[in-house]
Amino acid sequence: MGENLVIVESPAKAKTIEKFLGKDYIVKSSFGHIRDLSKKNLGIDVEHDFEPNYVISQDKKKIVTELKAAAKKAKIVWIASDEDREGEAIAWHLYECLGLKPENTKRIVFHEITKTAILHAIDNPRTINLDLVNAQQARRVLDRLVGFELSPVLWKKIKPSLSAGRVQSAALRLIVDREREIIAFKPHSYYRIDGNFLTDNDNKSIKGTIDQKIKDINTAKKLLNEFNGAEFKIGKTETKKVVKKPAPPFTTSSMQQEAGRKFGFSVSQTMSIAQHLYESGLITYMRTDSTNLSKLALSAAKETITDLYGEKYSKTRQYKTHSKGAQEAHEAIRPTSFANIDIKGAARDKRLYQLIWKRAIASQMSDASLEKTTLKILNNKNNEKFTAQGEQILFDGFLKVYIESKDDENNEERKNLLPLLSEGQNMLMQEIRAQEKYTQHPYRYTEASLVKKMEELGIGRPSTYAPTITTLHHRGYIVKGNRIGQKMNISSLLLSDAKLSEKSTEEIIGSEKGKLCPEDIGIIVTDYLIENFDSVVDYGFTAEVEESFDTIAAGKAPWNKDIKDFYSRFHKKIETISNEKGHKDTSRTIGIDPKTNKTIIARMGKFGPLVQLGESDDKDKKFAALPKGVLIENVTIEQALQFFKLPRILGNLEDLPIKCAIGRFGPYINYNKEFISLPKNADPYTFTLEEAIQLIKDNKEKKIKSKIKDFEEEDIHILIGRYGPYIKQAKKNYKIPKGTTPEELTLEQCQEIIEKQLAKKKKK
DNA sequence: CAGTGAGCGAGCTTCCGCTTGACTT
Repeated sequence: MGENLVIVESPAKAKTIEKFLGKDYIVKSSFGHIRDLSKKNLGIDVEHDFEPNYVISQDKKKIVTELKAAAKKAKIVWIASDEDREGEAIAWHLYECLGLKPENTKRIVFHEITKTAILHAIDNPRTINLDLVNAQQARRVLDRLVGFELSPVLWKKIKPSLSAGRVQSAALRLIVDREREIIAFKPHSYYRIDGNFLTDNDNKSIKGTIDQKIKDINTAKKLLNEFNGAEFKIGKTETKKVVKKPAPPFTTSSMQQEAGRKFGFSVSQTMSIAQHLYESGLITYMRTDSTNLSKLALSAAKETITDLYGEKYSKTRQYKTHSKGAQEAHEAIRPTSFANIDIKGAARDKRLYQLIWKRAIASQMSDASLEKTTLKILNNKNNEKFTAQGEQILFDGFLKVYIESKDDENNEERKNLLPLLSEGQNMLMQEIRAQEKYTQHPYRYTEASLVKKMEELGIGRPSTYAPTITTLHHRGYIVKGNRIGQKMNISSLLLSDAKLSEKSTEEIIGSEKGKLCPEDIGIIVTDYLIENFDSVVDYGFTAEVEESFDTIAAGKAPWNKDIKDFYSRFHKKIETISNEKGHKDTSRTIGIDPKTNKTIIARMGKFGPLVQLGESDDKDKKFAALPKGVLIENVTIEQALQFFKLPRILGNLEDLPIKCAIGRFGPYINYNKEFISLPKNADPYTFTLEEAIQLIKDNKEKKIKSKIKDFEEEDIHILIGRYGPYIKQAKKNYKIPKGTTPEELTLEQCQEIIEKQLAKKKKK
């Protein structure tokens, strides 16, 4: 027993494989990489051919000891890490760390977790591919050099704790570039003309739109006046057959996109749900760039589809992976058993599982065929044509199961079936509308659409998409938030009952929710990197170095040659720039205050972005923090002058002043040493004394209501908050343990609870 | 847990890709 030790990367995989292999095999997992470059200094000896200094990662020491012991007992050790660059490196590190010997070590690979695939792998072992390992070392060393030399420059020149790297800086740049496009975008208005028509004999109704955008209201008026009293009839009708193909089964990236679009999951939410499904044995591995399905999966899908929908709905397909730098070590994401149409568990688990099921099943279903009809409505007064489009499904095919969502939010109209109409048939006009529209700025990225873009550019890997976005958040480079659009005047014309009427309304145009917006510090860092390290933050940098890694992997170049070339130039620049004195200047002059004639600038301050009235040597200079959503880049002088109006003294209550301002948590009033947030949607610039007095009164009542008990002498209070009762001491809150009645707590018990929770915190 | 915007300085921060839990809310 246990003559063979098989090592894989993932414990869930180990469990499955052990079942296939029987009692002569013990299967263990390495939990990914076991060694990494030392964090002391660079972990690389740049003077001596970039010799890496590897150390066993702290959290892997226990596993390495266990694996060592198991390897000692085994006759043959089978290293079955993934078949890609990283997997090969894991194999090599295992070989080195566990002190394995060539005669009893075998390297095996398989792309799908099926018994046949694994047995086939065991029959065809090979040795570790050192060229591939070297390509990984080059990748690792390059990333370390870039990250650990660039970041300290940022600490020195901009702010401590910032970071830069090959992947995160390119991803950040995408977001910043997009924001710039949006800032530069000037919306212009146009008019769209729609009409409702009826057949003159049997009341079939049809809606049509004039193809071209009408450039101004006068042209629109002229047209509508011409339509008044015009005769309408059906023009040419065109029909064509369209074939729709299903999308390939999920990769990490496409799954993140669809779960985001369909359910609003964040990419890390999606990944943690998928991890759970994977560990429960319900789906295949969730970090993959492959759209490939195993033969077993293909025939299982066919069977399920035939069972559920009939044979004509089945069409077996194998998809090619198109994304840059794909390594295809795994299958696409699919259910392990297509017969599991539904699963038990939490609602979000179910939703993601069903999405994966549908997508994988649909990918093996027949094309849908549709008939698209385009119809024109002509008139006798001018050459403008109204177009109506309809769609009819002839055979639904995969559409029975799955329809892919789009990022484009302007998917206003569902195309319906058009009534049967013949050319030349007369139509009655019911009404015609001209509506003012505005051109839209480009969309900000969502987490998922950013991942899509990164994948297209080959930046990052399935295992790092979600963590990279988290890093950008943690550094304060970006926020996921809502942006309110611009208030715009919308005019519209209506022609109905032979009368033309005009209306004007105000609408907010271009609002976005849950999108990735850069923060000032993100813009500053990006600008600084572009200014000084253009080649590293270039979108093509990764593609360029990947080429070099491919050459190494093919055994055509030593792994450190290109690194040496790169580093000599890169490090020189790092040195010169570090020796230059001073910080990066973040200030932007936005104008002159008409009242004082002083300059107003926007810049980065110690506590964040601000506007400043008066030069730095001005003793009476004033500051105001920029509110959320306003950037140094686009703050206007009008906004700045407004910001300087705070704090305002609203007046006095019982001889004490009431102050109104905006703080870290939004607008507030300050009265008698107490801070009270303004109600939602209240405007701190117009908030009145009366409203403030009412707010103070309400707050007092709320406080009395929320109070359960006080131990004044120790400053301990038992209160009711949003999440139920809690204990408060010296501005800190403590949970009350379950099963305790808050009203009955004694001072001693409270102190005990506080001490316990403090001790727990300290431990951490 | 909210108002700030001085200056000095010790000691720390940081990368990307593989993997999971162990955390908190």
